[in-house]
Amino acid sequence: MKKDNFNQKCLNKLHLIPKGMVTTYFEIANSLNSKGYRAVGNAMANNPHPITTPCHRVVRSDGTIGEYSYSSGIKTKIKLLKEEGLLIQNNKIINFKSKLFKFNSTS
DNA sequence: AGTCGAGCGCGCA
DNA sequence: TGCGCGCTCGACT
Repeated sequence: MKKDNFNQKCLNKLHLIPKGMVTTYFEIANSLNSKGYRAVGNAMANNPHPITTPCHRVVRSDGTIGEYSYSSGIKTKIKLLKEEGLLIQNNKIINFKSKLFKFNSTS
């Protein structure tokens, strides 16, 4: 299905994120040359492989965790991010800006 | 500074 | 066929 292009691209981008780093839906959507920020989040929610797809490394533009539908919810997402070396407090990433990973979009 | 609405792309009813 | 969603930004108040 070619319609998976967007969806697949979003997931593919996640694989580019190194461990200990995070990105935002905005960066992904922007990297895809699209304005479907919501579509990106939706792609994560409907990702075909939530395990192979580090969707937990994707957070909101404010550094907040946002939501998570995979395991126990945000709890697991935070835990995973913490395990990756990120500082999270009150469901929000502390050094988010320092760990924010950006894609090579015509830098 | 805070609140509201619009916009994207796919999935499901 | 139509609406909602793991969102974001811009504009108005």
